[in-house]
Amino acid sequence: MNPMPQPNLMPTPEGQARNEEVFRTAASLMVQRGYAGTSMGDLAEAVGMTKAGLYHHIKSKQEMLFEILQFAMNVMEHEVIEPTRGIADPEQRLRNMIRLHVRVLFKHGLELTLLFPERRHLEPPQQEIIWQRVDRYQGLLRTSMRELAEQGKLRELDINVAASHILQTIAGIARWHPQGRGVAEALLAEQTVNFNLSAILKDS
Amino acid sequence: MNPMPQPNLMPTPEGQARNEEVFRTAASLMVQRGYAGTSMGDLAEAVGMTKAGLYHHIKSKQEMLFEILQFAMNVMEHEVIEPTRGIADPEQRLRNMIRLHVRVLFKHGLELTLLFPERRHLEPPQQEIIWQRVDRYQGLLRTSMRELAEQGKLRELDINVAASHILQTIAGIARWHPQGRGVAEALLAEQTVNFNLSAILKDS
DNA sequence: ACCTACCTACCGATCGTTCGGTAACATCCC
DNA sequence: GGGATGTTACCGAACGATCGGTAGGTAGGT
Repeated sequence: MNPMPQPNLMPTPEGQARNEEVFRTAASLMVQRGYAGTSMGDLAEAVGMTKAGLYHHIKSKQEMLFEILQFAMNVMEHEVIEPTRGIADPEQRLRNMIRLHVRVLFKHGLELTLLFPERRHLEPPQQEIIWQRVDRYQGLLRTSMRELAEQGKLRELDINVAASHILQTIAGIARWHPQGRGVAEALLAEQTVNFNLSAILKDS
Repeated sequence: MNPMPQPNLMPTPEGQARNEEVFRTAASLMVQRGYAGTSMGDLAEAVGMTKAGLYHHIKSKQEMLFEILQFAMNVMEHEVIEPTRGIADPEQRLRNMIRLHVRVLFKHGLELTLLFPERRHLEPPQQEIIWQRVDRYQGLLRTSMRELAEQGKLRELDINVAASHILQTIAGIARWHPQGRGVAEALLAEQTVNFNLSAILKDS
C-alpha cells in the first residue's frame, strides 16, 4: 500500500474531466444508495471503467467521501456564505442564505445534507473537520436570528431548534423534490424561504 | 433453503423478549450506521448472540428491515393518525399530529424518517407497501392544510412542499437532538409545532 | 524514454445465510 | 422416577458471493 500516494502531477484535460465525473457520479450514487450501499464496483460500472481504473483517480473510498464533503462545503462557503455574510439586514441575509442554498442543491446536485450523515464513515479527525465547517454555516443562521431577536422581530423560539428545522427543510428538498419532478426550482426556493421566514418572524 | 419458514409457533416469554430486543437493537444500529453499514455480525454482537442465533428470530436481514418499518408505521397509525383523525378543527388536528409525532419519536426511539430512506434496500413490492403507508400520513397533513385554506387561514403556499417541510423538521429532531442532548422533549415538541404552524398560518 | 489512464488478475477480509449440531426444558408413557 | 420424544433457543463451522484494494501490466500520447 502506497502510504502517501500523490495525486497525478500533470493530468490531461480529458483526465481531469474524467476525475470530476468520477466524483460527481460517486456523490450521486451515494445519495441514492448510501455510502456503504454503494460499492466501488457500482461506481466503476456507472462511470464506465474498472475498479482498478478508479484507483487512478482516488486514493480510497473513504478519502473520496471526504473530498466530496469538502467540495460540497467549499461550494456552500463560496456560493452561500460569502455572498450573504456581508448583507447588513439579518432578514435579507437569511432569505438569501436559504434561497442560495436551495439553488446550490439544484445547480451542483450536491445534496449535502443527504450525504452529511455519511460523515460517520470517515475517520474521527475528518469527521471533525466536516462538522466544524457545517457548524460555521449553522452559526451564521443562529447569528442572524439573534440579530432579528435584538430588533424585536423574532418570535419566541429556541434558536438552536429553529436552525436545525431550517436546515432540515432544505435537506428535504433533495429527498422529496428531486430535479425534474414537477415543482420548479425557483418556486421551491421561494416556498422554502417563505416557509422558514414565516416560521421565525413575528410580523409576516 | 426453507422457502416459507414459519415463525416459531410457541415462543417462550424469554424468547419473545429476546426477539423484541433483536428488532429494537437492529433499528437503533441502523439509524446510526445505515442498513448496509450495519452487519449481522454487528447486530449479533450488540444483542449478545451469534449470527446464526439471529436467524432463529428473523427470516432475513431485508425482511427484518421491512418488519421494523411496518412496526414503525403501525405505531404512527395507532399513536398519531388515529388519535387525531377525528379532530374537527384542522389547526388543532395539525398541532396534535406534529406534537404526537415528536412524542412517538422519543417514546419508541423510532426515528422513522431517519430509517425511511433505507426503504430502498427492500424489494419493490415491500417498498410500495411502506410508501403507501407513509403517503397516507402525508395525505392527512395535506387534507388538513386544504381545510385551513378553505377557511382562509392558510398562507399562500404549495401544500405539497409545505407537507414535506413539516415532515423534515420532525425528521431532523432525531438527527440534531438525540435523547438526552440538552433540549427537553416537551420543549422540542412545542417548538416544532409552533415553527410549523407559524410557517403555514396567516395570523400567527 | 516517460507519463497518463486505464486494464486483468488477484488478494485477504467480510458479507448474509445455512447446515448440522447441542443444551435445556416440557411432555408423555411405562 | 426415569426414559423417550419433541421443541425452543441458541452455537460453531462453513458456504458462495462480494467487498475494497493492489500488483503488474498495456496502449497511446508527448
